[in-house]
Amino acid sequence: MTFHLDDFLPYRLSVAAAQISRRFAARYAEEAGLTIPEWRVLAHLNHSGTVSVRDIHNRVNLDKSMISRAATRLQEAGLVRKSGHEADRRLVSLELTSQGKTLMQRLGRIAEDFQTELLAEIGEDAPAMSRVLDRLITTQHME
Amino acid sequence: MTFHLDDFLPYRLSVAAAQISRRFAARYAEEAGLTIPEWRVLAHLNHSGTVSVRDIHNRVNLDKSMISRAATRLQEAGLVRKSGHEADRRLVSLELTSQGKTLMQRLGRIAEDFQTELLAEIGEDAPAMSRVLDRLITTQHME
DNA sequence: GCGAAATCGTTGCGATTGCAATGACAATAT
DNA sequence: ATATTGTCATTGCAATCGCAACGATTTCGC
Repeated sequence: MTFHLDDFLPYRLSVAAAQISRRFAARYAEEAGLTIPEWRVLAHLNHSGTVSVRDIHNRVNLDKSMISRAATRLQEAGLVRKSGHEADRRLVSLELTSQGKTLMQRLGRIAEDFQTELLAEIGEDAPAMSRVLDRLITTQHME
Repeated sequence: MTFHLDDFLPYRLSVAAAQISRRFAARYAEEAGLTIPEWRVLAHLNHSGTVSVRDIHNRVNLDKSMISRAATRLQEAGLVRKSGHEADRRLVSLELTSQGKTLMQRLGRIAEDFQTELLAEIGEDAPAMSRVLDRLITTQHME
């Protein structure tokens, strides 16, 4: 039997993820013109308070350079404050401004609404799906 | 309660997909130096015979330009043959050369092995996962 | 304490990407 | 038949991305 791309899990996962990301990006594009890296940085800052670029890099699966640039843009937009870390002067401390917090409250609601819709679409298999994602993501394949 | 990125389905899906794609790309990079678009074009040609750029575009979730460029590179590598369509001269007919078929036989095996490993990692939730992907992918959200 | 190695954020740069425009051809309407 | 509209693949271009320096700092080894 010949190989069939449509049955190939990595491919299907990739297509699904791209479609979902696109749908969600359309939602928050109406609210604020953010790129995906910007959205991720904002969202991470929202629940983790003050952190460094490296912290976000490790948690959020984004290249350092993207985070750095996203943070600069967000600062220019008045959503994020960048400042030097007290003890270690190599580090940059990132945190939301009050304006950034206000925006994230709205975006957080939008995100949760979207997820609710999504879970409804997915239906009863949602918990299994969630378990799979946990297993795939935490499986750090050291080489 | 504050929004948490780690619990957000689109984000987790995106991270999982990127990681899996990366793992798989490492596998076939050893076998042949292919980019992801090249791999997809090859894989699609493998099971669908002779088709046009547009056909692949519709089936494989890739921009026309990427397919066009991938096809050119694959032709230069001797894996794909490009020729004008008989009846409609706007179309370009793409098909694997015998060399391309030979390569895809090896790659198909690699892909299937990888998928088998992946399914083992996923475990009993695999069927549910598969159903979810079906539902997400086929849900073409017309706007 | 001092030099070497590691870490952090930024920047440069080549490669990749997605979108829009183009040119070639086909289908449709009049 | 001709003109208009639509479709197809390619190309150009701007934006994005990821990797690899790089300077600034800190940590480690001795």
